[in-house]
Amino acid sequence: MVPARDQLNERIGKFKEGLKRAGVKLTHQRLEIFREVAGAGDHPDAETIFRGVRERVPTVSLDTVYRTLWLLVDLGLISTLGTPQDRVRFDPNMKPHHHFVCTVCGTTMDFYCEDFDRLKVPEQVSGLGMVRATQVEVKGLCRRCMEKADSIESK
Amino acid sequence: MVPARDQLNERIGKFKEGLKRAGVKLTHQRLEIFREVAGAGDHPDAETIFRGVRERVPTVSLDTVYRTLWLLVDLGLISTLGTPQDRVRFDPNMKPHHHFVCTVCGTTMDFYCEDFDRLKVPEQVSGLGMVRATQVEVKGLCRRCMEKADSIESK
DNA sequence: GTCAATGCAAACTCTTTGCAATCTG
DNA sequence: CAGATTGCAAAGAGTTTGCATTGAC
Repeated sequence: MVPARDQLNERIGKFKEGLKRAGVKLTHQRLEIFREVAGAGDHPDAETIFRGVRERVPTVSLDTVYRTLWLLVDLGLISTLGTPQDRVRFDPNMKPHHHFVCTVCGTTMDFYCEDFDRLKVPEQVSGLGMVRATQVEVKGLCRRCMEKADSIESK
Repeated sequence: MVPARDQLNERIGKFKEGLKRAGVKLTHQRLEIFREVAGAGDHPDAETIFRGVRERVPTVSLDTVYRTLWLLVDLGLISTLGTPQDRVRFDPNMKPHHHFVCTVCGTTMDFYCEDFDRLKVPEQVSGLGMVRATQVEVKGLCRRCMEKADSIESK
């Protein structure tokens, strides 16, 4: 699952370009933090990234890691898993259903679709583990955030 | 999005049955906490549930809400959004891809499937907001957790 | 040289835990 | 009535912030 060398280099190229375009400084720490995320096969948390980076840059601090990661998210160079992950949220709906997730505010709404309930999972996935259920996550902008965005633009 | 009265009653029935089957006591607090989650149209967090319950049971404490919610998750009466939500995790992969999520340990692995990249979202979803992308989340048991489960069973 | 970025430490938020008092079955 | 459950308060994670120092452009 670890990305190939050329894929890693491609990501690093986009990273440098992204920083430059945003007029943001390319520091040693930022490069190493990005290298750590981009080179990871799984989806590491801040602490894990911190530990990895610290082996190469012993003076790096955890808050810089956090600041950098959120900067990268803002610049669209990486993303976070799930919603703009805040806190644990609970779902009382135990029937098969799917989610519409607003990428701005994190609001998640259920919807039903029988076709989605029985998607055929590609073969390669069987190698990853035992499949129990599939759920489709539709990402987008909810109505409220759309209206908010409109009103800002029209100003 | 708020569940209809009969759906709510159905959920409460299952809740009482679930508690009894698990040999767990049905307390006033548990009932009201469940009623609050089950009656919510969105996916509330613990704090929101707490505020709602407190209007009816002013002495309820936030820790009881947490304990009850996790109990309900353990009993399979509700679920949590996303992974067994721990901390923020980052994803360097900005190409269209899908996730295999282990419901036990939370490990999330990428996989690619062009069919999944262009799923037709049902019409009802357009009412919820503007769709940007769809991502399939396949839930199951990863290999490591499967092996672990096997070794426990065979003891 | 200037201003953004870092490291430190301290604050903050969300969540969990230990324990005596309380309530359910 | 016994043992699970609660409420309180305090601790514990994970994450964020203010500020003086450092370093990129």
